[in-house]
Amino acid sequence: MRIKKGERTQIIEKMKMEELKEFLAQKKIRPSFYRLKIYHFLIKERTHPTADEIFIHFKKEIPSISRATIYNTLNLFLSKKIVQQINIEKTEARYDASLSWHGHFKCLGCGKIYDFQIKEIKIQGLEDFDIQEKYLFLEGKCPYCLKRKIFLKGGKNGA
Amino acid sequence: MRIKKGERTQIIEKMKMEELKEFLAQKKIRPSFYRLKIYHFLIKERTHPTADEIFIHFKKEIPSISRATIYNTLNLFLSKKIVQQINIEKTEARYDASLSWHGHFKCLGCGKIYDFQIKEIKIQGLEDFDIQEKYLFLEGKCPYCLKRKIFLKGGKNGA
DNA sequence: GTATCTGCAAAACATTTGCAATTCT
DNA sequence: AGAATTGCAAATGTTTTGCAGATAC
Repeated sequence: MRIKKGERTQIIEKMKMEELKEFLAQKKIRPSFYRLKIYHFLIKERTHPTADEIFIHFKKEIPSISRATIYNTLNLFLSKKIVQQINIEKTEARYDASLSWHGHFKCLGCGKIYDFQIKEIKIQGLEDFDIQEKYLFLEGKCPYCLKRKIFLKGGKNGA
Repeated sequence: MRIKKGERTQIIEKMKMEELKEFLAQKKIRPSFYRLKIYHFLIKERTHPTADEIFIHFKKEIPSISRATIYNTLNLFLSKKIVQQINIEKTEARYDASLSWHGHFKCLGCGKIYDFQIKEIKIQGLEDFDIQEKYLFLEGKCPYCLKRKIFLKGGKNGA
């Protein structure tokens, strides 16, 4: 299976569990029960969840699951470069299975993370630098919170 | 003292301690001993230090200083919007007294944070959003590390 | 003299690690 | 059996907090 970079996300979304298994194996990740579950969750729900949100999600279904497993799995995915870490919040990391070059917007009203397209970035001063990774994070209010006039008072995260 | 946004940084750099005192007072921050010290350090050394680096720096000079004071002071500065927090590393926050719109580049070889100018950013998909904050973080190798062929193996931070 | 500021130690929180138990091939 | 995966509890590292003592206006 050869996939062009831009299309990877959409293609993965259409995959069934069996296909995910193949995908992980191909990336030299043994497709264990939790790895499949967690990766599937990341590509299906595109909510950029935190490790703890993933833990809570599966805790209901599988009460024996441990946080260490979530972290181990996510770190494995990061090292194999099939997910990216989003450090838009200083408190906890979020995870995104979409690898394409895009930005993240955090709504300070509801806390939701939105993806957006980056058309162009012009910078100056790094002419002799080797740039390997790029992160663009924006914060503000999403249209729903603007309408509903939900404003965050003093806290750190929306909820 | 009225300062145009773009020039603020340069002007602050030329200030002497007495002027800093005025500046803090004007921002409704009582210019205590440590607040002056820490703010002066941030604008003089433009190294984007972590809270702990600031702590270590002053520990030599004033051994009685405590980490809580550093954090209290930095959080006060953040709430009064005279410094910005740089969350380019997931491990610990860095602090920058330059408030102008600019990006941060982290060298994966030596760990140094470089500022750079942002000329233009074109995005799509946030037409109805209210954007309040913008952060652009890049990672890679700085020219010195490229020359010296210092490469980071597995660790998280350069040193 | 009353507010604020500072230092200390403990707490809180996200994440990592060591190790034993389990699972997979 | 042997290797990899998982769960638990403890450890780690950063940041926050409660409170007592010091300092400033």
